[in-house]
Amino acid sequence: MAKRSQKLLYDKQAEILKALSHPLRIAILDYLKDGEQCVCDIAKKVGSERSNVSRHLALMVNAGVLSYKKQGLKVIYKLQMPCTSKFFSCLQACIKQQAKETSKLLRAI
Amino acid sequence: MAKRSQKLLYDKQAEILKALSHPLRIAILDYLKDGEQCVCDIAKKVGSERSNVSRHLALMVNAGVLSYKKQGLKVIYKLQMPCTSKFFSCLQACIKQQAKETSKLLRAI
DNA sequence: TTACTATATGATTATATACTCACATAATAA
DNA sequence: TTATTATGTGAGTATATAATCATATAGTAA
Repeated sequence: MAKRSQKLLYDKQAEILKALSHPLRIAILDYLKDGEQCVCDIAKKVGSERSNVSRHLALMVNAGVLSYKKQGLKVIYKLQMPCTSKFFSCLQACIKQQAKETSKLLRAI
Repeated sequence: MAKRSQKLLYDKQAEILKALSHPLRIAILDYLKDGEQCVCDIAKKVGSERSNVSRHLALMVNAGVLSYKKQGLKVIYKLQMPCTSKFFSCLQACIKQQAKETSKLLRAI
């Protein structure tokens, strides 16, 4: 691959990962994996101010991770990247393995 | 899962994702997937100051993504999370799909 | 010992991020 | 029309992040 497009790919990957790397946003994504929801319910679920949640949602829409539609007064957000859940399963498997290594280490002390 | 440990899991996931979400760090990980390397060579490869690279490496070690060993004057870094490469393949597949959707949209205009 | 090399770190600066509060906008109902 | 509700956004603040330069540390060789 050309150096230039390699750089662009790194930037794009970083952009998406950045959009995913916040506890609140991960909680939102975890909630949305079971179906689309309005800002109101999302805020209630994750336990944060609506205005704050609204900003996090906008950020993820910008990165292409979420999409939304208006429905009367409400705005409904849903997962846009189809592989999001596979992605998080992979991450969780990594964490599980990390934890195993750590406990193995602890037992060896 | 208990709410408390759920929160901890979100935090841990965010910590790891954050450690991965920078173009330079992604370039480093991409280089290291072919084998361990010293700071010197990593810096040359990714085209950044050694001191800067050193900080990015330390950050990833803290998150458990990398590990290192000393070898004479050099410090050798290598991938610690075995699933890192699978993880990035998944991400790249997502990006590819996003790009396809975009170009489909463009053709429709 | 001194000189050289690889790496790490303190200090500084610039920029980005997250959160809160107040207010603006837009859809709906009375 | 006015009132109510859901959402978004501007302003301000606090904190985090990234990069650079100078300096410190530690291993090696002469």
